[in-house]
Amino acid sequence: MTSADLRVHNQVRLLRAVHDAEAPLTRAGAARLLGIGRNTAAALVGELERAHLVHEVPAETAGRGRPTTLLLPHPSGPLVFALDVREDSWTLARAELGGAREVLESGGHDRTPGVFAEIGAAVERHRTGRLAAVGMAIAGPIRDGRLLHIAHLGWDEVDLDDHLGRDWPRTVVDNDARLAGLAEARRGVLHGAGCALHFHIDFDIGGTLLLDGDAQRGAHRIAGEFGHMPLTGSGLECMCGARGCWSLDVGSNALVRHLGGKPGYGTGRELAQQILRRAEDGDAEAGAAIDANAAALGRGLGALANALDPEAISLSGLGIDLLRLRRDAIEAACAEGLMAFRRNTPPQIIAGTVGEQAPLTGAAEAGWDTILTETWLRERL
Amino acid sequence: MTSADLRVHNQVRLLRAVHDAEAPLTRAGAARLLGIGRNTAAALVGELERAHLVHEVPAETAGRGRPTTLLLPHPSGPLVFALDVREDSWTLARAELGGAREVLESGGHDRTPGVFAEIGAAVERHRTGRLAAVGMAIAGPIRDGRLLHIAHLGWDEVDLDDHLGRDWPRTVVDNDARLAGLAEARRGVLHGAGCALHFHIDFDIGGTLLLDGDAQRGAHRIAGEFGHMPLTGSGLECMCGARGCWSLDVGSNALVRHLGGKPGYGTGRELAQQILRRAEDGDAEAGAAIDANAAALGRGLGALANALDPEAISLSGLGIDLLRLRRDAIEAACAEGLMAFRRNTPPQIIAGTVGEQAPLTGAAEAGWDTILTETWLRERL
DNA sequence: CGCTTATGTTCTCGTTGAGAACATAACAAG
DNA sequence: CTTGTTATGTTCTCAACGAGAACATAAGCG
Repeated sequence: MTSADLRVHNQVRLLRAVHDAEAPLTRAGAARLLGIGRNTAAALVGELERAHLVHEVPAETAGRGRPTTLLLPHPSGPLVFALDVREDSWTLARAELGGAREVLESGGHDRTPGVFAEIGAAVERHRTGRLAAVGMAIAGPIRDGRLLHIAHLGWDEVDLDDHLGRDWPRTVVDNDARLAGLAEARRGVLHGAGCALHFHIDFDIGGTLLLDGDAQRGAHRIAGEFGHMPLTGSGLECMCGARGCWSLDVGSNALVRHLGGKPGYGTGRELAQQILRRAEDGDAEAGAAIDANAAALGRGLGALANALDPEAISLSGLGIDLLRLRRDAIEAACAEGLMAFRRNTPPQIIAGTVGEQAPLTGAAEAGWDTILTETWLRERL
Repeated sequence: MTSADLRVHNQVRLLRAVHDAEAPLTRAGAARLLGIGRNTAAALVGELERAHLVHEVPAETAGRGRPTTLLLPHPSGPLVFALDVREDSWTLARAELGGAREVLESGGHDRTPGVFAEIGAAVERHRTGRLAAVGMAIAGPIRDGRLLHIAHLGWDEVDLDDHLGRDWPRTVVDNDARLAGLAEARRGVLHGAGCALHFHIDFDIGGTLLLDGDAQRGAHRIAGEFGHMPLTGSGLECMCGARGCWSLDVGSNALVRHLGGKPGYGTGRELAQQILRRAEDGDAEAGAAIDANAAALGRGLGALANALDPEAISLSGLGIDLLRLRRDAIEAACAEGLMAFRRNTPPQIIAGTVGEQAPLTGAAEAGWDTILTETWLRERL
């Protein structure tokens, strides 16, 4: 590490602070935050302004003292595109430094990988010189960020390199549940947590381990298939090829199955919503299905807490409904699955706050993560 | 980050390189390794030598070129004490920079926390001014590095602060299985792995997730109780208070139980060894017990691989025997538990190479980790 | 014995962030 | 309206850092 690296290092820290700040940072505030002098901050910011990365505007004066400036994303600075590709639809948004986001376009698709050509055309329509990176969330495991394995779409080992044209911008592709967790860690309820878990419950369960605000990816970037651990003692065979998976007992497929329906992917989601509504209206049969789901959910969470010791566990998707309707049952089942000595300090189980667009938010963050690095900044300056 | 920090930063990198090197590093080699100039290396090393952290001795000349020096631990430099505290015995060793280790003393104990006074006396006997930190491995979960919960010793919530005298040196306490994993990651078969798992199989299973060579501890430093996840569908109640734990089907207790014995802690270990020998001698009943253990082990590993996507999984303790006797069964069960699309690239399952003293080795590493930091070095210089 | 090779040593240089002194723009109090 | 207070911006000096070049040195090789 040389002394030239030092400058870049501090500039990345500064950019990261600007990006992560909840409210726009002032230059003086940033200096305090990073523990650097006002003079140094001026120099660093000046260089970043000249590189069109941040833009200084006079700040509203607040109390005494000489007015300072606000550090805002530069109007002609880099942009990140965020994509959320689901089973039958996709959404394209642009995200500025700092997280401000605007949806650009969205569409449906025919459940073939042909959708990527469509998406590529959309990206191309909105592409400008400002585009620096693309983050893409996809509902399924993606090995090495390239090979899609989405059983229920019949995508066996779809190679993204075959479908993303040669002139695609720099792109990082990741699993949607993982990115939803990343979103909670960066801009949601897991903010500041050193060790946390997030689970997105839809047809089945996907999730991620979050350490110091970063989503763990594993060796082949396919970590997070917590739903495919046999945590609930079910003997059923799972679509994934294994047996007894947790997802067989939690999620909309499990709800449908519990009511004697035939679980599928796509149709199951609306059915599950119906079951939820029936349960809220007091239907006993639907209520029992929800009960079973909640118990299985809690059971699995307890087991995972034993292994990974998170300080908090956040849920999204159907998990939020389950938490609203059956928090006590979930917590009780979780406590039962915890080792006895841990039961007096169980992990908090909390509803995610980022909302429906969590994968999109996470995709944007993942995109920015590829940019807010020393190597990127070094060539940009 | 200031420019003075830069010097310390590079010096820590240098020390770390010296500590981690398999064979003693030469000064020129270290410069190449860190990507710094020979002049800079000379300055850094000179300062470290003056601080009695490394010692330069002329290196054997190897081929052409001006002879260089070897970077060795300084004869009056800091030392780390490593402790391994088991159910009925303890071992104290001293470890030098670079990993060289010498056992100083060991003893039995009466299964009460009184052992810590004994150990403290031993530490005091060997303590010199060179002692910089102590790493301690304990066979059980330790919340916040302080509160011991070891059910089978009847230690419910033993507070180490009550048993480690006021004048104890700076100490880091950690779980033995986790430290065994750390040892494999630093000086064993997991060296260089970005994402790996290690499991120590004894009475039950403990383990750790290793990311970039560091053992993950969780929010309360009690992560790693993988053995207390219900991965095998057992309905039995576990001593830990939960139900269906993996450890009920894997480990020496499980072996004993499979043969109709009454599992206990302590006695079970020898019984398990007997069973192993009988199985090796062709005893069918013992063989079946081993079969069951192997199948349950593999089943759990597959599930965990789905969730955490390790590039390798190493085993120690009884795991090494199981791997020797039933590798195929373990791998087959693991594959069955893997999601189908992952079966063509399963995680490697490998025997640990650090051996019996892995917890001690890991304890030493953990001790050194508290020292090889910028803050420690800053005040040392 | 001279050539090659790898390393140690010395010196200069550009860059970095710290720190102090001063300038400036708001507010507050009389 | 003036003066003092406060927080920040700006400028300049300075010590320290690592890079790089030039040179010195100690080995092996032919």
